[in-house]
Amino acid sequence: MTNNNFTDNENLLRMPVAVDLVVLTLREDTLCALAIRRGIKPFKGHWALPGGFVRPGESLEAAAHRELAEETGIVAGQIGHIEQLATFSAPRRDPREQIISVAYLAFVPNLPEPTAGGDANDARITAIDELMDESGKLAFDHDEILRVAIERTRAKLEYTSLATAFCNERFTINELRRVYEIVWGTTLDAANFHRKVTKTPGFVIATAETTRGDGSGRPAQLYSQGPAHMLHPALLRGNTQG
Amino acid sequence: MTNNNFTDNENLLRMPVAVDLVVLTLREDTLCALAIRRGIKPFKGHWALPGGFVRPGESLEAAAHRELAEETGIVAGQIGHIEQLATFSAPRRDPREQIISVAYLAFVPNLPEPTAGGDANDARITAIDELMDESGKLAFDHDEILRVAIERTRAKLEYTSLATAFCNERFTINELRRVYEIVWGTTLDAANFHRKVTKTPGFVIATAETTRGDGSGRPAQLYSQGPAHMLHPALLRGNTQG
DNA sequence: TGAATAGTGTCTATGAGACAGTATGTA
DNA sequence: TACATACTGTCTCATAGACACTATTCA
Repeated sequence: MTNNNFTDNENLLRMPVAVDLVVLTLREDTLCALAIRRGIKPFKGHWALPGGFVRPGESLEAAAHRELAEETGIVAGQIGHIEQLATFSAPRRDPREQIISVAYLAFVPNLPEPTAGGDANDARITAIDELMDESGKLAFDHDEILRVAIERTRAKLEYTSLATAFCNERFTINELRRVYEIVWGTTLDAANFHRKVTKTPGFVIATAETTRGDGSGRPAQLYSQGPAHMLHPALLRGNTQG
Repeated sequence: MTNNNFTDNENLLRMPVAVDLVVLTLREDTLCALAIRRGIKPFKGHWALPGGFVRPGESLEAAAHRELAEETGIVAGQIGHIEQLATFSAPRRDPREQIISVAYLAFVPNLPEPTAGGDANDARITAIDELMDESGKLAFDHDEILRVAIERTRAKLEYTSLATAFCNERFTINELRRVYEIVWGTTLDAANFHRKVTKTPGFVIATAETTRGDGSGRPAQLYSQGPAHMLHPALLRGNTQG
């Protein structure tokens, strides 16, 4: 199937196709991203987003999952949500040749310390504030990819139910509120948030369970993710403030 | 710069990189997309989205603009807005070999009848209802690309000021309202819409001009696009109904 | 009992939607 | 004047935000 109709066109540019992953999780009240230390050139020894090249016959989604498993040990079942973010292919973004990179954005609850593998010497969960505090900290144009990812994440929490992708299967309303507060960097009124979330159709479903009274305070109702993907009405930033 | 670090890796897949364009415009109260009739194999003679292959050293954006000009005669100055939509690269989306296609979404006001060129035998502005009424009408996976484009367009009108990208430089509030009505397929209350748009900071700017009294009715104030990109508050679908 | 966290009630301000009414042009 | 389209006023209802209050646990 390769090299049949195109062989007469010597001008046709073929590029290696990479997938890069922004894997976000919450850890100790901080929004964190998964970063690997590159074990191969170029940018060997630098921090970068996990990722790698697409193989023949492989879909982009499959490549994203494979690279994530290879470089960090995270498998599909641990991923709360994954979506295509954007595609980057500036002619000089890679010093070797023009490479097209399709970035994916994933949310993972309770990410365990990753185990490096593949082309990665090390894999760490790092606060995004630290990764973004100066440009050039990440290899290639991964600073830019991370920036776009955070922007998308903040926007999507407003009008989708994706905040639940950062939570375990069972979660309390206050845990869900912490997701919003951490991602947006705001504080929200707990009372109004509670009412809004439980009244938005399909957002969360109350289960029969509550948390164990763990030392002090009233046990909290446990909820699971509802069927809604889009929220009506949306949970807008700048509202529900405390 | 080509074939230096990679020549030792025989397994590295290189793909031709295409850009495909969904160019939307309003014509006779209908949302329309630009389609070309393919002049080359595969799918020769079929309708498709305009697009083509990225050339060496060319950015995706540059390739999008070049293909649009080559195949339809539309130049950058006529484009109201353009953004990256999504990337498609299913292994069998092209019968020749695996090709990665980065789709772009553009809004154009008052699109003139396009002039076919390049690899296109014909270029037409066609109602999206007609293009989407049966699957398989468009070549490759262009049905799917168009579907994603329309979905994105409808969503973006809600929370961005992009509706103005379908209008001329000077427009009336009622012309802007027609954009929403046509794209969403709804009717909106003219009075409430007027108030909402003019009160949303940065959406539109009143000019000193009005329309000429063209036969009947009070002349309308002319507005130009404001500096805002995101709307606060948003113009939600299902509201402002008449 | 008090401390702590979960959850409800309720007041106020704002904005959406319905629709009546006013303004300004042409014939 | 009649008519058509542009625009404003105003009423009602829903929701956001503030914050006081009640509920349920543990020590």
